[in-house]
Amino acid sequence: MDVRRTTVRDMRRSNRSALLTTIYREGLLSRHELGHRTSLSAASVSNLVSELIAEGVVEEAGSVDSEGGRPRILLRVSPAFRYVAGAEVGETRVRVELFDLAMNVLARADHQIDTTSPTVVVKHVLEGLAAVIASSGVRSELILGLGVAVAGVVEGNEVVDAQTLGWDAVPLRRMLAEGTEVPIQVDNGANMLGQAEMWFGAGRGATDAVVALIGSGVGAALVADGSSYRGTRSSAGEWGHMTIAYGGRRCRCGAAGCLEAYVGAEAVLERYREAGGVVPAADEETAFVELLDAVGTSEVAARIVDDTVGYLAAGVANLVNLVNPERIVLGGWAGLLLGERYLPRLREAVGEHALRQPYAQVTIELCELGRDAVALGAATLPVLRLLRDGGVVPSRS
Amino acid sequence: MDVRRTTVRDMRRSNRSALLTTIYREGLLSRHELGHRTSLSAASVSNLVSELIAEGVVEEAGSVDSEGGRPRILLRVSPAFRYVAGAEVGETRVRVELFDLAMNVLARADHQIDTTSPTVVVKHVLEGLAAVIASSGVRSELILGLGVAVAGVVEGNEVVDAQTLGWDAVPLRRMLAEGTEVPIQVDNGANMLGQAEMWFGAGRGATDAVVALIGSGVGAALVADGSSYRGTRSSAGEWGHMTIAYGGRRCRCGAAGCLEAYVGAEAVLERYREAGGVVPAADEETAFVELLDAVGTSEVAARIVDDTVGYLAAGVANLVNLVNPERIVLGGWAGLLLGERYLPRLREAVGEHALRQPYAQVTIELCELGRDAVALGAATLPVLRLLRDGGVVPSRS
DNA sequence: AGGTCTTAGTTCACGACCTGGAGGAAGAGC
DNA sequence: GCTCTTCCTCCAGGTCGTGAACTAAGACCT
Repeated sequence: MDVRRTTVRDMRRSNRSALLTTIYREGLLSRHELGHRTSLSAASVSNLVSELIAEGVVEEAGSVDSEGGRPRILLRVSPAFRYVAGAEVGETRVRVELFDLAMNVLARADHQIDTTSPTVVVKHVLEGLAAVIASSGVRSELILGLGVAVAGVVEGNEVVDAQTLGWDAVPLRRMLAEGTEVPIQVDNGANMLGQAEMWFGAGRGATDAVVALIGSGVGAALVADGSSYRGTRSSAGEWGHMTIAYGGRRCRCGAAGCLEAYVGAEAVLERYREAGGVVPAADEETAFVELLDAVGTSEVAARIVDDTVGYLAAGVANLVNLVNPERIVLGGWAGLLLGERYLPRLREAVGEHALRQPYAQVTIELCELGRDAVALGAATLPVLRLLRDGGVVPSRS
Repeated sequence: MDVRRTTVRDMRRSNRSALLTTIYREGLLSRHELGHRTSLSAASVSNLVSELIAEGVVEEAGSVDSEGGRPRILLRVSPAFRYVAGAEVGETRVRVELFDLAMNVLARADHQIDTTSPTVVVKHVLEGLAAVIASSGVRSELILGLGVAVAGVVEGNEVVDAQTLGWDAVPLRRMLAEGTEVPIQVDNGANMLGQAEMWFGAGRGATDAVVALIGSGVGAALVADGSSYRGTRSSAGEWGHMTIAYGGRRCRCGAAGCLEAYVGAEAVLERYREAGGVVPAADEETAFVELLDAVGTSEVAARIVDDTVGYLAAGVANLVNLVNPERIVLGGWAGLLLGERYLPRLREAVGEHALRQPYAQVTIELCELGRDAVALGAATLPVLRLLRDGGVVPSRS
């Protein structure tokens, strides 16, 4: 329940934000159309836009003839007004990317790591940031912020608990902030990939959606009413450890019957092995592809994959029933491999588990951006803040 | 993403709303404290409050000595400013209640029904409304609205699909509106009971919560960021048909392994019967109590109840993992019966299924209001609208 | 009784804001 | 060159919240 005052200045900020967000999301628009979209008066649009142009946030970008009248001047967010950086912290790699506001990649720095100790990760993120700044030639004062995506639970933009990295209450934001002037925002990796899909991928235009990610493990990003839902202490979206087979297979989280214990790539391969299938000694991804390729020839492989689609369908149906989204976007490397081959069957199977009504209202799609979009998603964090603040950049002094 | 303009008048409405909501929820407050709570300036509070008092929405209610200064005048929402009605449409009963704004019951009308045909239900709701108006002596122009709770999926405050009532796309709001001048709002029964618990029961003060209801069937009301979450087409919260035992018991929804097929009272009794237990031929509720009472003496009963708590724990844990609420409120008649006896064990079992982090952040409580609170919850709909509109009552002409 | 202190609430000038309407700018068509 | 259409800007007018000064009302002390 919103119990906060509104002052006459909040009003302007809110209108600047509405204007800027509309320009950012819809691309080239004239002042006239903006008035329509935001239901602001033409006078206010003009007033606000000239302010935004004077500050350099927005720029004019050509004009379009209108049938027999003064041509409309198109507006867009100035791509080079500021820049944003995104980092992806994985188990084996730290990647940092620099974008302009149109989300064009200006520079990229990858670094393989063999230890995930927080201080080492921090060092590589900071080095990566310095590297992309150097190679792009962007002045660091022009960088709005660095969004960092970590595979773990992030509480209050700050403390990270990550089992896979072996992190427990790591104050990542603070540690990074000590090494740079660039403002840091930290968030969960699955959420960031979800964010990228929502803005630039298969989630575009949806306001209630779930991005379901299946890799070695299983996670999900929830989007409610157009913005990411995180729960009380931002650990919402733990889809992977939902019980779907009571008393079933033991999961690495300690519980039994978790979704992840059936459809996570690691678990699928284990089930295949237990059923007598031969899992090649290659890395997980190659092995998973071989399993899928073996479906035509091996009965065991066929059964395992079939079951996997079934379990996955139950897990997806649980999302459909509980959160009634308009769209479910399936991704993660294993999710994509499965989806490419079995999406129609999955859709059908979801229908068998979900209730008629919510099922009829949902569409199930595949991710469009691939897994390299994590840093892109992380970089949307500072952009989101800019849009929310109506293009006002906090001074950094 | 909020892309709407703000005008100088929205500002006033928004501040009136903040003020009114604070007074309503926190009870007796002075102007001074209100300024603090809403972070509005003393001048604005004074200004807005005198307006609200002049309109009759708010009234002064005595004063309190402050140590050595002018005594503070306490304010409250005027209980008799307007009135609200709530209706509960069940399978066997239609109940209508009339409340003042302090939610004191002024009148009640119950009517047993033996058919659930929409026209009959509409007739009884309208008759009930007329009856409570007549017996309370409240002028009908002073009734802000009638909230109607139905056991079914309500889309856009209008069309109801309800399996248990045999309704398919019934335009309930419109049908009711044709018979009365009182504005009608329709919503799902589980949501309304949840709403009542959130405002006046075990959910008070929580902003992210789930009210889990177990009766003959199973449902849940989701509350995110302080307001009820409904999904794209308002059928969110279908917790009962979440798959928790893949390939398990057939559910009446047609799918297999639904939570409801294990912990719904009907299903529990069925499982008891199948296990060789003797279910008395009494009504479901009596039978359920007898089953619980038999736990001490019958091994079969003990096993069934034990399993039920286990399945329920898995279902609750799924909520904990997925939505990361700060509170889970367990209710429904069967939920309460189970909870009264096994709440500690349930809490423990949830811990075995849920992830450590979200589990540590949630508290699991029992409903405080009992099942008669459905009409009360429904009556909060018009109150909510009043608070949202800052005490401005739409003219009805 | 009277003065002083403390806290609560009110009044008013001010600056910030959006809006409607008038007016200017820029092109098309004749 | 005139008119028409469309886009954009400027200005007067009205609304709003705020801070500072002010009034109200009681307690406490002498």
